[in-house]
Amino acid sequence: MSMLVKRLPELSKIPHYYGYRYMLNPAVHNKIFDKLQLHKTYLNPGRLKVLDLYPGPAQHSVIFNNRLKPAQHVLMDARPDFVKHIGALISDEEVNSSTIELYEGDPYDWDSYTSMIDEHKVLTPSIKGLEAIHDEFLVMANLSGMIGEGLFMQWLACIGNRNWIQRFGRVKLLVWVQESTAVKLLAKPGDQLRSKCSVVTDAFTNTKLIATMEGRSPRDSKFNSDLLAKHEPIFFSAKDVWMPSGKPISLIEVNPNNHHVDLDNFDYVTKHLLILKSTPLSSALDSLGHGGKEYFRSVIRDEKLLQKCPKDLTVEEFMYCTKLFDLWPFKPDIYMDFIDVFQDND
Amino acid sequence: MLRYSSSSCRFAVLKRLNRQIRPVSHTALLRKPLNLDGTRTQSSNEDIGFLKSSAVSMTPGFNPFDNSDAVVQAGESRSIMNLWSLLEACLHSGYLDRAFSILKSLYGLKSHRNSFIDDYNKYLMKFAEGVTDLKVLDRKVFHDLQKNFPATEYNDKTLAILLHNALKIPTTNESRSEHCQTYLKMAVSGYRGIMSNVDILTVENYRTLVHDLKLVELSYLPVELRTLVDAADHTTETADSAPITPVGAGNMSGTKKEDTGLTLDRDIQSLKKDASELLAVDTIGMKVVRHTLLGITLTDDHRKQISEFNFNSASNLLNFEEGKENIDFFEIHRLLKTEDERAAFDKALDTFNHDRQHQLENRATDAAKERWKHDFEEAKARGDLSIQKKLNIKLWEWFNQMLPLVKEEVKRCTDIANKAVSDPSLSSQEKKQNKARQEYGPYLTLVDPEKMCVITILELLKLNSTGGVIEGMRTARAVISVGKAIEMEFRAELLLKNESHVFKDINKKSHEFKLLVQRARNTFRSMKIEESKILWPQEARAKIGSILISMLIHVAKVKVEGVDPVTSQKVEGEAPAFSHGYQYHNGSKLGVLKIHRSLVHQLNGERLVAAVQPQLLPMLVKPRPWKSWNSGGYYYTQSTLIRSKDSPEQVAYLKAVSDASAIDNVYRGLNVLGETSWTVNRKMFNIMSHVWNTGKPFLDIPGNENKLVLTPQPPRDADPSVHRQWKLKNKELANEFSSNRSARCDANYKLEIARAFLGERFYFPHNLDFRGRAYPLSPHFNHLGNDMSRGLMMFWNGKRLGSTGFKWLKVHLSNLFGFDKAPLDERVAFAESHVNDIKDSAENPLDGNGWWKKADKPWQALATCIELNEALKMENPHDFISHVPVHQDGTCNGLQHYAALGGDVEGATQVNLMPSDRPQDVYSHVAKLVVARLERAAAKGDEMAAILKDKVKRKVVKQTVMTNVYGVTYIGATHQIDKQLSSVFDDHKRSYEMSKYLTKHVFASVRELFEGAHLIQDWLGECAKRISKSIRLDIDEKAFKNGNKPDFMSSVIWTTPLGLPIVQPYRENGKKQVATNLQTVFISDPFAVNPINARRQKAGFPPNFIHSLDASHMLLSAARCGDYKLDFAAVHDSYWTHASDIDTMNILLREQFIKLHEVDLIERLKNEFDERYKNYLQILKIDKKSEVACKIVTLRKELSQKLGRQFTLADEIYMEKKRVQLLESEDPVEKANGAAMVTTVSLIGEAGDVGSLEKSNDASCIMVLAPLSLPQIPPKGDFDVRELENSKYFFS
DNA sequence: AAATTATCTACCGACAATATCAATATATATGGA
DNA sequence: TTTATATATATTGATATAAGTAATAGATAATTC
Repeated sequence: MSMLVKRLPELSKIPHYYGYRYMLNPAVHNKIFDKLQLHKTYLNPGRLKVLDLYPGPAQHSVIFNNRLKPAQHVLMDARPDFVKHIGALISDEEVNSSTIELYEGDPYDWDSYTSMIDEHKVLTPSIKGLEAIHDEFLVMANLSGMIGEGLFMQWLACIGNRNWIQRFGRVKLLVWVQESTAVKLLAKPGDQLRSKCSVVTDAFTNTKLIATMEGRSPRDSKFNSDLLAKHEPIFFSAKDVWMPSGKPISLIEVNPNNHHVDLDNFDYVTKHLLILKSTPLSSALDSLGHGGKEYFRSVIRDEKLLQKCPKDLTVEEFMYCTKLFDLWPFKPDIYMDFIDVFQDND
Repeated sequence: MLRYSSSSCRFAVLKRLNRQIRPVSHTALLRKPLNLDGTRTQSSNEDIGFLKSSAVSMTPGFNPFDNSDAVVQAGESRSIMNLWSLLEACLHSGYLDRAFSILKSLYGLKSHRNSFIDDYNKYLMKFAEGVTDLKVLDRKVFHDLQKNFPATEYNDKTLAILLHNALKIPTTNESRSEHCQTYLKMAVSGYRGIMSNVDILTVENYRTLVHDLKLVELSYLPVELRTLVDAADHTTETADSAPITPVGAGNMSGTKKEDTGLTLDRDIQSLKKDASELLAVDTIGMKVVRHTLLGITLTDDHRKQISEFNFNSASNLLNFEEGKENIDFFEIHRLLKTEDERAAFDKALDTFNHDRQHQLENRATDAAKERWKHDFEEAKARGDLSIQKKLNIKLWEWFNQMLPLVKEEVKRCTDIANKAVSDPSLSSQEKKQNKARQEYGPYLTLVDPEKMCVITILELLKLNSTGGVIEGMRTARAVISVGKAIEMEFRAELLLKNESHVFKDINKKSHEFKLLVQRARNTFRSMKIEESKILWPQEARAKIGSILISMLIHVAKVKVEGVDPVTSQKVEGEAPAFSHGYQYHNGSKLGVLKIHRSLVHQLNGERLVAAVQPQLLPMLVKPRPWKSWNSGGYYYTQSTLIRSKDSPEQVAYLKAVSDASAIDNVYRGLNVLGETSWTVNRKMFNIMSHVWNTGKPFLDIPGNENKLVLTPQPPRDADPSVHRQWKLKNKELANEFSSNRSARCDANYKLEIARAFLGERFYFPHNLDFRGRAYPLSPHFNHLGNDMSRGLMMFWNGKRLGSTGFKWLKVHLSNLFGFDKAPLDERVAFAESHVNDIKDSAENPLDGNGWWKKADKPWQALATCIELNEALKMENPHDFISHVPVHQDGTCNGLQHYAALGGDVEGATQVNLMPSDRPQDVYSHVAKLVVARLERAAAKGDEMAAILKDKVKRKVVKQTVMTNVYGVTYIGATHQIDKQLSSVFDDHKRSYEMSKYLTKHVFASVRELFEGAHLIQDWLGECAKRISKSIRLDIDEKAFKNGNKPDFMSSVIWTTPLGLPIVQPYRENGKKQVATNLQTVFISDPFAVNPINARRQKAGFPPNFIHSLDASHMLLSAARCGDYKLDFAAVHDSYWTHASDIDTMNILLREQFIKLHEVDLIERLKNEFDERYKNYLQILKIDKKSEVACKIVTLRKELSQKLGRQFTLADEIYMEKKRVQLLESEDPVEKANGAAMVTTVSLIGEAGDVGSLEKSNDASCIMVLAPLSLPQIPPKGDFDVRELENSKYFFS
């Protein structure tokens, strides 16, 4: 493992790559691994398959591989410099793992997964039911780059839809994201940053903050203090992170749950209500469609609920609104809810 | 502009500009032998506007923002406008106290002091209305001017106001006379000065002063009024008609004779009013417009006039076909036999149309309301109040429900404005609301609530499905549109009021006198309307717009159907017709106002193309001639000469040169364009309307698609890429649907407007874009429109073809077919070879073999076929009276100007500046050059070249060559070429590779061909870049807020040959959020002065400069054609006139092009820049180790020590400013001090050749300030522009 | 002071993000002299 | 009555929003460490 550190100066030659940052302290990785208690989920490592997306320097891959001893561990990356680096890394005898392999493909591209899984059958996860977290498949990813947030949001939608790799079951995700993204995702009702994605996260997953970067002055984290108390994340230093410059990052653990959500209506209702996140429902509901205010006022008996603001609502309350919305005879066409971009041809 | 010395005068500037800088080279001497003889020199020295105008805009005293202190002005010009509009609003709403306090604020703005008296006068006028005692008024004025505003002096208008009130307020005759005498004695510039205020004094006032009190001689009155005042006196005394010469005889003297022929009495056949004729052909859409347009013909007064004419002159020709359409004036006119008859007819039509125009611009909203009411009452009478109500009935109901709300709100606003003290018992929310009311209240109380309701409803319907919203509109657009419409209405009423004022208290005695007044009104309309320069702030517009809209949302309901998801039963209910919400686009929120689907369907079904802006239709009378920067065009709808994109800077320049009457040539040209009379080509209209009614797609008319059907959603667990495809597909469908819808809508507008103008004579008022190109003011239907619009219209006047006209008509047809690259006789031959096709097309346009549809411009081709066919049917085709405009287009006009500027001989040849037997086709030529290059490269073994060399056709390079003039970038051109090549290569990647490669060669070829032109293009770009990165000495400190680099504020400004000052408006957009009732909207404040957008300044300047030249050429040609009484129209670089006049026009336009380019425009531009931007600074990077650099570093250190802090760039600039001020001082001591001063800039100046020190890449640089210097003008080629006099194909 | 990241990509006519909250600026009130 | 401080309110600024980067890639300006 020491050679990994040796490799660092070499890595610094790789040009900045759209904001990606990687934790490169083995000790921290080990601490993280301990905290995750993965063996409780993956009782039979011999059947475990791991998909490692945007592994970059792949230090964590090696560590996790050594400790988890999965049956198969596929690293997917397409960035030439990292591909080269990983190629060298896995052939290095010091790494000493026969289970790590590289699949050259862009994790951003949906086709990369279909071709890897369905076409080339490089990785073939088993299909599991929805009653528990998938116990033979783990996905790790580093989405700390600037496209990362967008991609994660799409993955979240995939959890809802149960497509992409979530079609194999409730597959656990370990994802490095920018701190700001983690803050958004983990915002609770009443938080300033409570937004659609945090509602969705609540609805579809059980997500935990595993590790996060220390602020310049200790404990000035953007995270809510209750949240920190609850999740007790590992704090690490910015010095352990490469690239040295960039935005702070956090590691989250995403455990998809067995949800039963009316997806499209839920999406529409949350999206629209959270635009007026500090406006009482009694007014905010009017923005759902023609006559929204009148309808919802007639069906919501709970005056206290009507006085609440969208940002204070729990997932259950959003679900309740969704249900009412669905029952609304004059509800608007939710599939026409987009702007037709102005573009002239020729 | 800095005001360094008070003594500098325009003269000096003028001299500087006029000096010959570029030495006349030997070649130039050879090229222009005529320069040596007097005649030529004279012609090139003749100023067509530039010299005078540029001198005005560069006089040191002139500042685009009307004051000397640039730091204050940016803030003040904005607050002045806000205060003005608020003052105006308060005055009209009668909030005098508040108005007075605004007045005080205005007085507080020093920069505004000079024109403050005008504001005071406005206030005084209103104040006086409520005064019943002259003494009170006197005291008030005295007190105000002495105590409240001591720095202000009254002017003649103040006196006119006092005079007017002295005559109005009841008092004894002695006292009245005494007062009047006092005021008259106080005159600032004589009695005439006072008397010229026709917006204050009324005809009756004048009459009293002249005839009763005998204080003023008739000759002191404005000339237009004398007859009328005299007549007023006669009629009051005798009540009998004395023979009266018409007022405004100046422009009507030629037709006086007919006047007497048309005596105004007797035998007035009162024609039956028949409303149904208007509806007969009506598809319910456009009723509002149609009613507005056609309804006015119904008044008996109008019919009377027509019938009088009919009765006296041509009774057998006038034929009202009952129950059909409006009177076909065109047909009547066409069939008239003599010129005299025509003139008489024209005159009658003119009088009639003046009235209609007046109605058109003023009564639009009323007309709409009447329509709704009518439909409602009709339905009620029938007992038909079914659930699916007709649209108009709904609208009428909404209107009626909305009205009380609006009235209530207006009342609240008035209460608050009057009370001023807020009740402490109110809740905080109410307090907030009242506060808001204080802000928008004054604006909301200006226009009749009824009108506001109608406007709101119409605007919202009009905006249906705009802005990319599927069933609705963007809120921001909606609130501003409503606000703007209210403002427009207010302004129209204001203009109307002003106009009527002078005639206000006349006792209308006789018919003759009424007519006289009528005539006087008409002359007055074009004479003396003082346009307001006040604009409401966007914020105010948005606010009142949102208030009104939210009230409409509140009341407007529609019946809706839905399905209960539980019971699956059909449910009926009522829902708001409009709903406010949001949609996301790329993560940004967008406020939308949705229209309920049932209403959208109804709108589609009824094909209501709600209210075309009735104020902005083509005009029935000649537009008001342009006289100043904001006076011209429509009569009651304010329009400005230039559509400045919210750029107060250009307006300021424009005002200055306009006031100095330096741009009269621009006005002349524009007025010629406006005077061209048009009519709808009825045959074409009938064909198109037939096609339209089938609802099927035809040529560029899209078919009628009912509703948007989206594809069904894929299964939940389908791959994300499938979901993505689905979304994409839906967006595409929606896009297609809405672009189809808007295209159909657009065509509908065109047809409906054309229908309304069938048989009418109409005109297009024009104004200019910021570069001086002319555009018709009326949207939708104008000659700049697509082929369809163009095919729909033709000249009102017909002219006999003659032999050349016949020839040109054939050429025109050939051109429309795209067969325009052959010599003229071949084009004639082309037309002649298709005689049978022409006949078939003309006679069976839809059922025949449709030859015309194959044309490039099928509709116009068809119109031409019809004319040609008619002509051919005649015994002598030359006798045919032709109406179709024939076009002469410049071949690549931009390149023509470039070639003339750059003097490229080869380039000039290729764009037909050189005489030639055949027209040259520059695109083919470039293609040839490219192929040659490729062949050479292929010979050297370049594979790509070998593959490409036989694939390069004219079409491949055309777009790129064309857009090259507009500064297309390498990457942009690659895309264009890729579009062409993508059909050749199946692999995208490969085709892109090839395109990249080919683009390089195309660029190189174009550059080779137009070398001089490109050097100029580069030079222009470089100048623009440096200017937009230059620093004014009096730069705002705030510009330094982000670091040591200031925000750059100077835009590129130049003066066109005609004297029009152009200011490139490209600045960073300074939009801000503004809170309204519904949501906040994100809008730009037009008075904010934002930093320059250097990139756009640079990229835009070369094309803009060229466009300003072609605009000048067009306006000059227009004016010339006007001199020759040609009907002239133009689409930038395509000039139109009658077939028979083409030869004349061709001579004139060549003459004007030569005249334009005889002066070395580039050199003159450089002089202008040098002058305008002298003392501006630029930031340079120079070698650290150079001598100057060392000196500067030392100086900086010194100064830094003295100051005890970092010596900043701002300090350096300030210091240099001081130095320049001292240097330009009158005082010799100061001057010497200035000369002795050493600044970082002066050090650079001493160093001389700065260019050699410039270093950009190296680390061993320091940043220094240097005087702005522009690059040297590139050398010019040998082409002599006068060659084109004989170039047949220059325009063809 | 170098390197990463964002923007724009042919001109004009032309047509537009918004809600919320923290932080600052300004106005008003209060208090003390 | 006048000036200084505290509080209230207005204005300004920052940030999040949604969720394929439209099919394409290079130059240049802006920003950041």
